[in-house]
Amino acid sequence: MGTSSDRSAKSAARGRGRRARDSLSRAIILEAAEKIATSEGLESLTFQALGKELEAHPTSIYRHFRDKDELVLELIDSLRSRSYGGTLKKSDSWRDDLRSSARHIHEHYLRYPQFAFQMAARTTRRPMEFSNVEFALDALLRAGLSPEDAALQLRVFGNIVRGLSSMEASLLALDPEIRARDELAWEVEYRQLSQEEYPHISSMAGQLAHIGDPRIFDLAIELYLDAIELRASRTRVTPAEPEP
Amino acid sequence: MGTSSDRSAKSAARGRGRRARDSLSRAIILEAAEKIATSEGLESLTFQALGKELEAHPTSIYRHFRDKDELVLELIDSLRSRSYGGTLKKSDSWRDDLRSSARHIHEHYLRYPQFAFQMAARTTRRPMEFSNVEFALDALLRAGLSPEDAALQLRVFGNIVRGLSSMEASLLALDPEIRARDELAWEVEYRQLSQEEYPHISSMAGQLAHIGDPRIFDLAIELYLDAIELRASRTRVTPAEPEP
DNA sequence: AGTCATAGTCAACGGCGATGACTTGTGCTG
DNA sequence: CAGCACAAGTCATCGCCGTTGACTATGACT
Repeated sequence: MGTSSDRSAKSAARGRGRRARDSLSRAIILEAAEKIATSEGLESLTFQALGKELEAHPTSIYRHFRDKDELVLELIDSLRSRSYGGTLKKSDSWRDDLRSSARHIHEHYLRYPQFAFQMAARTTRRPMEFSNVEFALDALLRAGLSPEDAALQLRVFGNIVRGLSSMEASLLALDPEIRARDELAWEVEYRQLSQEEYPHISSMAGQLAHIGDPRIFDLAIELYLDAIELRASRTRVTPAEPEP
Repeated sequence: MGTSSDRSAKSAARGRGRRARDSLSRAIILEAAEKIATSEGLESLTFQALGKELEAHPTSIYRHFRDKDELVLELIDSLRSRSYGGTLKKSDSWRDDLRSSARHIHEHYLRYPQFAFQMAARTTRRPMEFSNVEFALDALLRAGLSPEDAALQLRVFGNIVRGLSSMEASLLALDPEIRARDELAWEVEYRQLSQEEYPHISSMAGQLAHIGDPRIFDLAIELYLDAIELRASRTRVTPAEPEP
């Protein structure tokens, strides 16, 4: 086998020899990482894939990131700050405001389904998060809730939005083959259940919405807004009356 | 190196030679898997760990499960069926039924936070799931929804319950140190924001509930039930009128 | 021109899920 | 009751992953 030509052969296969000395940086690596993660999926974001994308040796990345976890966290943060660029503008309808706030978050989660799970649970305490909280709080107060109620409903609202979004996103992030198998189960196996044991399922099998049905999120938000309106109107007459 | 003693040496290290012929089964493997997953975490559930726990060769498991995915799905379902027992009994109040169904699921997710993520997204198509669906569907119909509405609301309800539960669970599953830091942020950093930029936050900082506040889930469910009741009462007069 | 920290490279390690060839035991059949 | 077939357990091995430590070229600064 070639001895002196080894290097040039490998270089040719990769385009050029070793990369220029300061041609890598966190920013450049993150850019390549985003490209891979959004097109091939987060599970395809490996050091090998990064190396190929960058035309660099896979382990070069360790000169810029301690480990893969650090890389992924930083990637998430960079995606978020880019996605939340434009800020929310207050309208004269608290319903519209809460709804658009919810859709904003939902949209972001669905844009990067691979990361939804991490995004939902972590507090980032950055300006973007602060202003989102302030915005929603203001809308809840305008809805007619007392400050105490609003403080609690802020969490309810946020958890519903993030929970629904991350769940929907995690469906999108599933391996397509697995997802196809699961979806088929709903459509086929559910129709074959016995009428005696599962009368409702078997009579309505054809109408059951798919778990990832896009109507679900919007509908859930409308229901929530309805409920808030109802609570607020009740509170104006008598104090809150939580269920047992 | 030993030639004829190789086997006995390895046997000694593992206790005994090869396992008796029918000493493995799906049930036995699942039992070991649950033990590992609940004590060491889901990421520690590997074939090697299973092999050590069972005192069997790691690949023996492939005789009983096609691949790891099948094993995990079955594990999730076995946990679920144990957790849900036979406890769902229909009452004369659809609200009570939906609420107890929601709390069942919520409780289950919090009991096994490691699995919450997988549980929320995956369909396991096993008997326990079927009966849950049938139960909820029945309650929604009794609430007064039309079959079409009920078919859709089944998903809304399920997604809200699972989304909220898995988000709460994923908080529990977070690295304790990270969680402590995030919680501290709400209690400290949020109080120090400027009054001009974030008037509501700074005036209500003391009352803001914690993201993991246990009241949130119950409150969200009550709001949902209120909203369903409202929809049902409207529908009885005029057909459904979804928001734009 | 010489030096030296450092960015990029490389081979190797251990752990992972998975495969296919093998061995061993059990029970069935002639 | 011999021996055969087949299923259950085992093993070597594959390819991929993240990570490490030794190396080597680079290029900025004396």
